[in-house]
Amino acid sequence: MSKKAINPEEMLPLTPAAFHVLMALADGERHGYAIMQEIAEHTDGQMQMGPGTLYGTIKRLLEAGLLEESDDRPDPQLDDARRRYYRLSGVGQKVVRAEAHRYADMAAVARGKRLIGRPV
Amino acid sequence: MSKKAINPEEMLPLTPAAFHVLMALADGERHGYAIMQEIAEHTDGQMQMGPGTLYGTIKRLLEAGLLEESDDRPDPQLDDARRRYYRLSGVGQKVVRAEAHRYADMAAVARGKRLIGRPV
DNA sequence: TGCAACTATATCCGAAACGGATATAGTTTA
DNA sequence: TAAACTATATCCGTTTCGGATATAGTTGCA
Repeated sequence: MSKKAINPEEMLPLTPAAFHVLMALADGERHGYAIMQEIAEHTDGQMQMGPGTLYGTIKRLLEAGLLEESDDRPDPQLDDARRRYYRLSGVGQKVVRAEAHRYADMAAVARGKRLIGRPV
Repeated sequence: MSKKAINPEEMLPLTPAAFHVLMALADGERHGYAIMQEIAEHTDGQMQMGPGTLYGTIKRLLEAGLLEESDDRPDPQLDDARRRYYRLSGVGQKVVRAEAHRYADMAAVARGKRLIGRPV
């Protein structure tokens, strides 16, 4: 009864698009359009992900088992029937953590090469 | 007489492969094979870039004007006639700095979401 | 000396990912 | 009630990836 023991390190590096989507879901479930907005927000508008990239990426992440679609809906007053909510799977959480570490490691290398300054 | 004012921010995000190659050249010129080794080293063996990705990426970066081929050769005793040396162009330096910042920023966002700890 | 391992570059090509365009339609706001 | 915004979805040409394969010079060592 193996759990298919996927090693998260082996699916790195993620594409930037995939990492942004996983990051947007790291602190709770969201629907597609909200993911798009969260990405724009946490990149200060630098990254404007269009629908082609967003929904294509979501589809691939679902197939890879990093995302799950959620069935629970918020209060009907706040809801919109069109929305589809997504959350990180267990593997998805491990992968986004590992990729975040990779980003921090690369930033450290960049600091060693004096490309950027010390973190605030 | 405009200098073609390319905005480095607009060519982000880079693909992970492209970023690794630029990072490997950030502290001086190197030939292809040495780039491959430097990437393996600064990622602790996590990233093993094969020749297909390496030379394809170099070709694209040359075409994009982020890399230049260098003519000056080291001491003939240390040299290998087969080698081709590359260095960052002016734009390449700006782009790798901007992308390194993006990595540091994403790492900071990941810290805010408690995916990773404080940097050492 | 001979040969294996390593160094070094290059191309091919199927697969994966990107991303702008387009479509559809419900919701909110002025 | 019309415009702007919210929300998801697919299409499809372009770009990128990356394993495989090819070629050949260099180094180490038995």
